[in-house]
Amino acid sequence: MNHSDEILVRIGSNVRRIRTKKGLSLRELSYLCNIDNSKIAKIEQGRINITVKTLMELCSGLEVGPSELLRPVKVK
Amino acid sequence: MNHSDEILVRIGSNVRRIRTKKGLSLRELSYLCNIDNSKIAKIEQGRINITVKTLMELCSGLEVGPSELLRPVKVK
DNA sequence: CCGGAAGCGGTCTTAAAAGACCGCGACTAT
DNA sequence: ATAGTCGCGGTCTTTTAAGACCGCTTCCGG
Repeated sequence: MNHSDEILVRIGSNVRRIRTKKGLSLRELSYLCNIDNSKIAKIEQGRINITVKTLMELCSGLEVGPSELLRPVKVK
Repeated sequence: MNHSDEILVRIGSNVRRIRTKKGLSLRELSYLCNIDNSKIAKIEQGRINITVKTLMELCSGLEVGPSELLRPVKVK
C-alpha cells in the first residue's frame, strides 16, 4: 500500500458512503453513470487508479461535486 | 471536444496558471513532481485524461490541494 | 424452496496513460 | 556566434484503465 494509493481508498469510501446513503445498489449506480458495476466495486475498494473523466462520471451519477469524493474520510 | 473533456482543459489551465505564478518552468515542475516535462505540456493543454495519482503528483509539486486544480477557470 | 437482487471476483480485448527520451524553433544572455 | 533555456511536438515501449461480460455466494421475500 503506497502513500499515493491513499487517495484512491479515500475516493472509494466516499463513493460507497454516498451511494449507500442514497440507497443505490452497485447496478443502479452503474446505470446512472455508465460505469460497469464490477468496476465500481473495485473503485470502492480503492483497487484502481481511475482517470479524471471516470471521477467526473461518478460525480454526475452521485450528484455531487469532485471535492465530495476527494475529501478525507470522516474518522468518526 | 467532448463535454467531459472540459474538466481536462480546466485542470490544464489551472496547472499552467499556478506554475507560472510560481515562476516555474516546465522542466522545473517536472523535477518537483516526477512527471516528464513534455507530459506536463500536454496536461496543460488538456490533451490527456490523467489519472487521480497523476493529479495528486501535480498537486504536491505545485503545493496546492486538488480542489485548486479542479476549480473553474476564472473568466476575468 | 425458489427467484431475484446484491456484492464481488475474475476474464478478455481495446484504448490510452505512463514513462523515458529526442529534437526543433524561438528566445536570451554571454 | 554560441551555449543555455524555454515550450512543445513527436516516438516508442510498457503498463493499466476502460469496457463488456460471466458467474459465484449470500441474503431476502414470497
